[in-house]
Amino acid sequence: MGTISEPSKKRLVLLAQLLLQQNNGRITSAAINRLTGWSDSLIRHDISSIGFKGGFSNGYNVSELREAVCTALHIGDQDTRLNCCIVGLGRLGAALLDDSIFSGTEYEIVAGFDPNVNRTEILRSTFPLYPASRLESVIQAEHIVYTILTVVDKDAQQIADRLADCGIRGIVNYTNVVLSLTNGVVVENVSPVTALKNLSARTGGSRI
Amino acid sequence: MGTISEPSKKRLVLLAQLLLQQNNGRITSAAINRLTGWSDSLIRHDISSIGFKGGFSNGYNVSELREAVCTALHIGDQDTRLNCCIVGLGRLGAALLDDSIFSGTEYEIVAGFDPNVNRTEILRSTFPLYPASRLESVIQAEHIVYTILTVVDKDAQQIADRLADCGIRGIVNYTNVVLSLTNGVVVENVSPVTALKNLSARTGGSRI
DNA sequence: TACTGTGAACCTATTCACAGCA
DNA sequence: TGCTGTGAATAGGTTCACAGTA
Repeated sequence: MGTISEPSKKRLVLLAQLLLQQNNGRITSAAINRLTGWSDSLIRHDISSIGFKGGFSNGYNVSELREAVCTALHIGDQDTRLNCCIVGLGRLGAALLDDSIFSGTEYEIVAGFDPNVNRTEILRSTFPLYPASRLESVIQAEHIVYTILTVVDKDAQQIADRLADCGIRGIVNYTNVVLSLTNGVVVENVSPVTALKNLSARTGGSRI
Repeated sequence: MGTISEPSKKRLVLLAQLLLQQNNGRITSAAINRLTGWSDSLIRHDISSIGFKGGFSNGYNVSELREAVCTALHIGDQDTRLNCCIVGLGRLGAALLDDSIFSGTEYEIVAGFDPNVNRTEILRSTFPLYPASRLESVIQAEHIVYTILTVVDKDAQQIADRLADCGIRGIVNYTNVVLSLTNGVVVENVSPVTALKNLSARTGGSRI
């Protein structure tokens, strides 16, 4: 089996989702290659790296493989609840309050925060909203592990510092700010502008 | 100089942003290391890979370096306009209509689309909204290069196929669907759920 | 002195090639 | 036969080490 490389982890997260989209009962590495562009040998290597050996000459059983991928990556386990919060309830943050986005996943938004008390009073959601001053106490009380960060750029680093201090494990960063983090907090940068810049860098600018 | 590796590109995109956040006039690779966690030698290597040689024994001139990084990656050039569109005007897509998100960047949202004609009629924005049937004609007429995809999951692949067919260069994918793409279209996957799963995979699940 | 710039060394990730198996 | 599983080979990325420089 061995260890799972970082690039493998990202591919396997997508593979788990891809398998969920499959209606066929079996799938081969060549078929996954056609759907993703990853080479067939790389796919087999990734699957081998999680110790799964259920493949036959007609490929893998889709749901069996998905199960194995999820177990190896610690994702998609319905019996696990991972409490999350949203910090920043502007237009983007408010859009994510729609918790149908997270339904069917192990992630549960259990709190929202905003430095602006008005917003936490006006907005409606299925979970409680708090002023940012209560960040530390609520995160500890609710055992929140991940934060979706949608504050305005100027507040981002300061909030991130407070999140790191109170033991958050990871941040999904929708701001443009490059966050400096301590305590092993991991970040996924998913701001629309950063994503567009990554596209530009990868495609060589796409000038017309 | 040589070629810029893919991981380097991602770091350099963030570095450009980080330099923008800096108020000091000069910065060393050791200081960047403290802010990002990337090793100082890796940072120097990245900078060397774009052919920049402006470093001295007190580090780099921040704005000079930023300029060089942007030029090498084809990002942040104010004289270039890269036309983009948003497809899917649900809660999340509508939140991105706020084009202050993109102000100060070279990306300009010039059109919004939704399969649901109602939404394109009700919503207000500074740029025109169209029914999805006009996707191909508007993308060609407006020279749109990138798409921000915020449709519901079930429509995502079908829309992506149409985008690839009409020559879009890249997609910022806010859906959970793993898109299959042709014509060299590149994708950045930034769905909140995928981002959270990446956090889980990297942190080993963060169970409490 | 305190840094950068850069080849060489090392380590990681991907592809190759083929034995093994239903 | 048509696939997987996997060690070996190759390619790619990161770190090391140190010469060069203001």
